[in-house]
Amino acid sequence: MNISQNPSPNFPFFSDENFINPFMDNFDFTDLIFDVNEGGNNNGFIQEETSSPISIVSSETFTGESGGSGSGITTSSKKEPTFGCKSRGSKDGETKEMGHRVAFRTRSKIDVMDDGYKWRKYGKKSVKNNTNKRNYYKCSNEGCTVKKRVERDGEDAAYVITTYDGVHNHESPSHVYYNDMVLSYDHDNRNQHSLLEAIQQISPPY
DNA sequence: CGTGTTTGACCTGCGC
DNA sequence: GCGCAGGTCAAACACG
Ligand SMILES: [Zn+2]
Repeated sequence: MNISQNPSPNFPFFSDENFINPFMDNFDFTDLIFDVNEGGNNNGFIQEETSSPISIVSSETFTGESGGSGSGITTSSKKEPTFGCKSRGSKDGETKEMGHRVAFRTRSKIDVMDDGYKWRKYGKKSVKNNTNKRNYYKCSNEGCTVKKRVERDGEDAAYVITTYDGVHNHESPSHVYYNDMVLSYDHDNRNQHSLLEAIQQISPPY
């Protein structure tokens, strides 16, 4: 089991300006896919693909520089997906809290990267139209039912689609790192305000 | 000993 | 109603 060997617990990072992430080794941001189960709730960056209820936000792709450090992400504005999904197993129309689905299309050599959360693999399936194996992960924290689906593309494209499902109702186990990183990042006298704001919006969306 | 991975079985929704 | 496809569970095992 060779999981992530890069100590970069910061994956879902959203910044306004070109935020240079000192981490991110072999990680190329390709596409940001947002799935919202609410009609007409998307921003202007959405385009339908394969007639799926998935919205795709194209992002800038920064090729990892030699050395392993130096990747920039230019993310578009994020939004708050609305609830309104149907739950399985429930009889009556009980609206369960589902609908937070975020898919990342990434180009990296590693299957799974450490995003700061502890994921416990609970299943593996192969999809129909490909030899790719789909891995199912779930957050190990109690009360956190966030699921993560990682579909790894074959050698054909070396693309990896990571789909996050749900919202964490707890801070990241490595959240302290974020803080440390932010403080460290303040060295550059950058607009840390933005960063902090982004983090605050990312971490405690509850 | 605890935690996470593995792997097949099982369940459910959907199409025919 | 059955089969397929996708999703989940859980027993056993592997590892620190
Ligand atoms: Zn969680």
